[in-house]
Amino acid sequence: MRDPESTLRQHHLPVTAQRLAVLWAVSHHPHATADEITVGARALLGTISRQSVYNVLNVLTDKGIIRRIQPADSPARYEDRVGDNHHHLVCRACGQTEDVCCAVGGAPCLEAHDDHGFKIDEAEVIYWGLCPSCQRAGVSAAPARPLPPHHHHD
Amino acid sequence: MRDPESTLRQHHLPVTAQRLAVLWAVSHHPHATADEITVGARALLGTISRQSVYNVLNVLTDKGIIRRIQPADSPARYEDRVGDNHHHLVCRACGQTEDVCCAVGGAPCLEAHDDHGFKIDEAEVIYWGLCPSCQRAGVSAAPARPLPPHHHHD
DNA sequence: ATCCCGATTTTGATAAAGTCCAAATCTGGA
DNA sequence: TCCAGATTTGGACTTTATCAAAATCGGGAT
Repeated sequence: MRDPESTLRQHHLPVTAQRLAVLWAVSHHPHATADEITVGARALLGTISRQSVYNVLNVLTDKGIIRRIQPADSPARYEDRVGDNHHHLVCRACGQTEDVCCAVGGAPCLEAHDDHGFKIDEAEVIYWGLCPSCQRAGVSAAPARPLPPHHHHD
Repeated sequence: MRDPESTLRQHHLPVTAQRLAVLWAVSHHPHATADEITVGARALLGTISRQSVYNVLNVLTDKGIIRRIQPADSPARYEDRVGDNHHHLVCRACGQTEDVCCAVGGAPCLEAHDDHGFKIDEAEVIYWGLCPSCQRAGVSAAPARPLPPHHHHD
């Protein structure tokens, strides 16, 4: 995200301090949750309501300025990197999320063998596993409900 | 699911009316939500608590007797079909879900190009699109939040 | 066939994530 | 500078699911 302000103008969105702060937080904390983004935005603004963070994230997502990912057993996460169709690698224990490049070939990347008449617009891929840190910590199996994170990635 | 009762015994689970009813409902309503399964189970039992449905679904999922899928913007759904690694096709508008066979080759089916040191145990694929019925109904874009279903598949 | 312990079910409270609504405030064009 | 419409805010509310404690049930031992 080179210039958040002109990005907003390009999309005909009024420029507000809240939008700039959320956009900054998303850029600097890839795969952060709404709560984490709120913390990041408050570090810049001093104050922003929880509802505004959701409002901004929804507008930016609708405009395609950011991308929302919603892995199972996790609140939604947001990222800056849009326009390609990369996928994600998610730790079952702590939720750490990494980008991985497209699984197979070019942009459409995957095709269903039988589309059942659906008009498919996206193939979403999530690789599930254990991150190096959770492997070392001896977490052996996927918990039914996620463990409290034992490390953070800010 | 040939014989729900012996399936339970094979997994050393006491046989209860609630478990049989939930298992039956899952078998007969593939990709149903907990609420839909509750309705199905009550059709057999007359009464079952919401908590028991969750209890049973959790036990069955933990034992690998059923599989839980958790698409974005949808409550969890459950299915009978386990042991293969098929994927899913989900309608953005109404949530209708279909099985699709594995995207690429055999069982592992997909490999991340860079595993970032993760120990990967599953590649989950969801194809997103519009089902034939929603296409006909003129739903044009993916709603931020799902529309109320305009058809059901029981 | 009956008893009993531990597992299961039930009821009700609670949690997490996010949305809805109306009032107050701000943005940006005129 | 002013104003209409968009944005932000605070609070209530919804949905999905879990937690906890009390009541009940299943099934092996007697």
